[in-house]
Amino acid sequence: MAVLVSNPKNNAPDRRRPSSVSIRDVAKRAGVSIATVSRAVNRVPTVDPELVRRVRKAIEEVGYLPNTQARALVSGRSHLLGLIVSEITNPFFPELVQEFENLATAQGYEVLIGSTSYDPARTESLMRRLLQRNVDGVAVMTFGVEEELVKKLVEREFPLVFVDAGPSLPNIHVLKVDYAEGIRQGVQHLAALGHRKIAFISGPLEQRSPRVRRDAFLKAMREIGIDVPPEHEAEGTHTMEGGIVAMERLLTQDPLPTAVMCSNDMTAIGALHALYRTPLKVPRDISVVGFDDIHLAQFMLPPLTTVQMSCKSLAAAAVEALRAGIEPDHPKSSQKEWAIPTRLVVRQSSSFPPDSLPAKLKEGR
Amino acid sequence: MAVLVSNPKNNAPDRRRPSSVSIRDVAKRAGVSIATVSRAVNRVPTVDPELVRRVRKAIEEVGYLPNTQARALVSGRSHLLGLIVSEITNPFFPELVQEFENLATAQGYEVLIGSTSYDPARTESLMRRLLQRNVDGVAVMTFGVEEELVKKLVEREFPLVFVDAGPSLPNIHVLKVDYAEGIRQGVQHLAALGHRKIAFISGPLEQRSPRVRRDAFLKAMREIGIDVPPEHEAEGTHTMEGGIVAMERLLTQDPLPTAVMCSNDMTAIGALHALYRTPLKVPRDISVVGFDDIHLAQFMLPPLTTVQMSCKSLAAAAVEALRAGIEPDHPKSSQKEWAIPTRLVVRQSSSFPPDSLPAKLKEGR
DNA sequence: ATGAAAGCGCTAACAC
DNA sequence: GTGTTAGCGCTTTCAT
Repeated sequence: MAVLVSNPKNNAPDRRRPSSVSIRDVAKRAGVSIATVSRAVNRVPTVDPELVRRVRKAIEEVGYLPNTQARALVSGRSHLLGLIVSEITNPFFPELVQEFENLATAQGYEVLIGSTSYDPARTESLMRRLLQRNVDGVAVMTFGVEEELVKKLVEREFPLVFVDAGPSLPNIHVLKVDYAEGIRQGVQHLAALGHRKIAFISGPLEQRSPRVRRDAFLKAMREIGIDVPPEHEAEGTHTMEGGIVAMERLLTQDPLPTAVMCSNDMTAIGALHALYRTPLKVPRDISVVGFDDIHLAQFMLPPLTTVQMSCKSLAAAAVEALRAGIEPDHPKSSQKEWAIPTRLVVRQSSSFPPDSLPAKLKEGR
Repeated sequence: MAVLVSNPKNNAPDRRRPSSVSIRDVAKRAGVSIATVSRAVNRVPTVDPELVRRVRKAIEEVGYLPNTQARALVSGRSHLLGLIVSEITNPFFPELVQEFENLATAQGYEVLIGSTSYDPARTESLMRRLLQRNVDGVAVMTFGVEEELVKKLVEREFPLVFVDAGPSLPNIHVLKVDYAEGIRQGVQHLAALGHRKIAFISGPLEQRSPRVRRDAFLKAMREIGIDVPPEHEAEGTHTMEGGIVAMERLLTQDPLPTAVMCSNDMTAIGALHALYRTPLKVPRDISVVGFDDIHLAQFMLPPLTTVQMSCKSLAAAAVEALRAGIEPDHPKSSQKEWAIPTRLVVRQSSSFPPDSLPAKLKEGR
């Protein structure tokens, strides 16, 4: 069983990997043409079943694996999907990546992943590399993609999906997260418990998505007739560290808020940590609400009340949107906007404000 | 500026993406042959600088991006690296992925990622797909790869890296994590504080790596003359949930351990959670030590004492090992084993055992 | 139903 | 120093 055949031409070391068996080896072995092998592999129905059998056997014997690159080269489709996230170490993203990958591979795609660390230059180069790899489409779950490049791609009808509308170009697939509804539910939950002094820890406000969340919060507060004083708005970084710092800042305010909504769960977790170091108890003295509902949220102490943004929906919509743009006869090829639902998940980090009537009643029992 | 050229042959819709500009377009525009363009792009030194300039200009004008697939097809190298992890939602892995990706892209490689969820069938199919994609090498950071396949690949000299030695085959690159040293340091740290009743929460013992860690623990205990009673060994799952359950089981034992070492940080975090729900205080009544030193560890309450396994070293060694196997004149192409150091990071989840002499002295002051 | 041959975009001999 | 050409492994006409 000669696995390696030495280079016939000269004795210089062959730099290439011992080229794995090709379609020709199978054809030879099965005593058919390479075209027949190709057809058999691709299940073209008109092939003689007997030949199919022989081909299958030969494939088995020589251990043939079709070369995707060659396939892609001729078919023009790579069955590769690009997935750009901002920061894979932010626990929200692995969950998203996992879902995305599951769905994509189930559809016969492979996923080329890249994280940008919020760096536009990296994002840019990443995009270029993905294009050179001939990805069939890209899901952009971050920001800072140069508008020019996007415009060109859109013109070429290159399938692209953004979250929360990146560049406001027509003809782009957009995953519209329903921040308004989720955050409104959070605010109303707190208000219903009796909170009026509700603070907000935002994400980095130079980014679009954190701004949208902040605005949704302010709007929800206005709806119930509460003005948020500026000292009850703190800017975080969407990390635990940022949450700690922002919470500490809020703790120096007078009056103290009785509840804090956070722009994402990592921030909320940071806030919980900051509070643990004070005499204040959550939720007795102060309530904390997060956003995202990452896996970790339910394991916090106390388990975090948070607004769930469905990872599954996000990933599913992203994959579907890309397929709609890639596959010519996909049913939803004209749909451009995809709604991502959000909903409040009440756990134990939120309760009545201190000294509130219901709380006293409760204690009185 | 005609971006789209309609199909000349018939009026059926062209299924292929409007083929992005190719090397021929550049050649035409620059008035040179495609070979010259290729040479210019690949910085072959013998090209007339003037022509290089013209080619560059043409590339700019037509927006040319070399097609990696075609390149890979002819050069036999895809500049793709496969990275197989078991569970991307386990916080240890994103950190690893991030590092790996950074290093790989810095070297001109792209990363094709896959997570197996510990499912051998998935691992198998993932491996196949990676091979079909012609990845130049694969780093396997999980287990359950069919030995047969691995054997075949090794015979073909396909670059493969395993952690902790997967199949015990010769001629495989292995990342040897120094569990013994790290865990010994952990045990000695606890013993030095006065602990004798040290329990261990392992990972799922049907997997290799958890077994190795458990054995390292038992060995370290034996070294200091302590026998670990079976009721002080609990099997976890390397998840928070598993840590909680295992810790609860340990809490029913008599005598209670005064310290618990955990097979990974997620387990330790679970253990902390279980303890928070009891009157026992960490580290006053019981010490907890983790393993991995994930980012989260330092943010626990109290911050987790843990054995650091350097993510950076792991990723760096993996990339280097693969490159050694891929690139013909890589300096370390003969090195087969790569040592991954570990070291104890003492934080605040470990202290004297309750009622120990030093603790009493301390209180007495 | 099957095979021969063209060609996907590129690199690397080989000529000039 | 530059152009011509033969493939890389595959799919897909086009004959047969």
